[in-house]
Amino acid sequence: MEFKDNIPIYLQIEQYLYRQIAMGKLQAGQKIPSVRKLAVELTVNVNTVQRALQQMNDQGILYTKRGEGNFVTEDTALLDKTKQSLIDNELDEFVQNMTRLGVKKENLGQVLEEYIQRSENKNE
Amino acid sequence: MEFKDNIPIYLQIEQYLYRQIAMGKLQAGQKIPSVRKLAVELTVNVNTVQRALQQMNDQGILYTKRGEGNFVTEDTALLDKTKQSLIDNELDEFVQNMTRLGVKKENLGQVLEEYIQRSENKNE
DNA sequence: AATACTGTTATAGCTGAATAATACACTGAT
DNA sequence: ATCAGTGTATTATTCAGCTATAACAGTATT
Repeated sequence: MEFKDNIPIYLQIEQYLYRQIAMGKLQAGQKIPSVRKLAVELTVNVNTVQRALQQMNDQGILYTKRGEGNFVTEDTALLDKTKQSLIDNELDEFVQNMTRLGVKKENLGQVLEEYIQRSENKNE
Repeated sequence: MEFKDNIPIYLQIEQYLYRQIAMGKLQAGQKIPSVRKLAVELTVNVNTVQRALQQMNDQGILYTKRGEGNFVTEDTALLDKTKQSLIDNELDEFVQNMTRLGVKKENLGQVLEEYIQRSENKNE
């Protein structure tokens, strides 16, 4: 996997796993790949994977069965809440960043629409 | 100034200056604060400021008169292009991130609208 | 010439992120 | 009991980012 420079890899791994969960590719109770498999898949050190998983463990999104593996929580309420937070945070940051670039809230919708129009034209 | 952890400070300084330019608070040809003043303002080391400015220099957004200071380029075409890029990059990332969270392009507009509605209600 | 601004460069030291390598500990199947 | 697959922990090493401090170099004003 390719990682951005300038952002710690373990955070990007977290983000990657969160997205898998948000997309439903990893579901409640499901086992995730072992730390060693992930390390190989992501071409990253085991310790780095471990660090990401520990955090998600602390956050309650994953739980660990020693000797067996890591599993997505079965707390579906927490999962739903987490998914919503991911999206809200994205929206938050977007609005804030655009505001800081001088784009006003009331124009955001139109700017976004125009952008999507443009990007669709490129693909045609 | 407060900086996010996990993103190099010199990049955040760049971002800060780019925003000042995008907002028109720093205009073509205008002198920007000296490295030492910036260092104090931003509570950061001179070398860190220097690093940010060097990059912007390389990118042509600033030019340096040794002994006098740093100035915003007078190439207004470049400035306009830069402003547009900042916004486009923001849009790019937003669409990409939301897609990775399972929100489809065709729903983005509505999701954004709803979010803005929600945030406006909070302020009332 | 002196002073007070500018930008520039260099050194040494600290911290966090990441790696490699190794070992330990637990679980489940053979 | 053994083995293969899990998570966990330790150590040593490298590197990037940042700081503090100091020195050097150019410009403008006095």
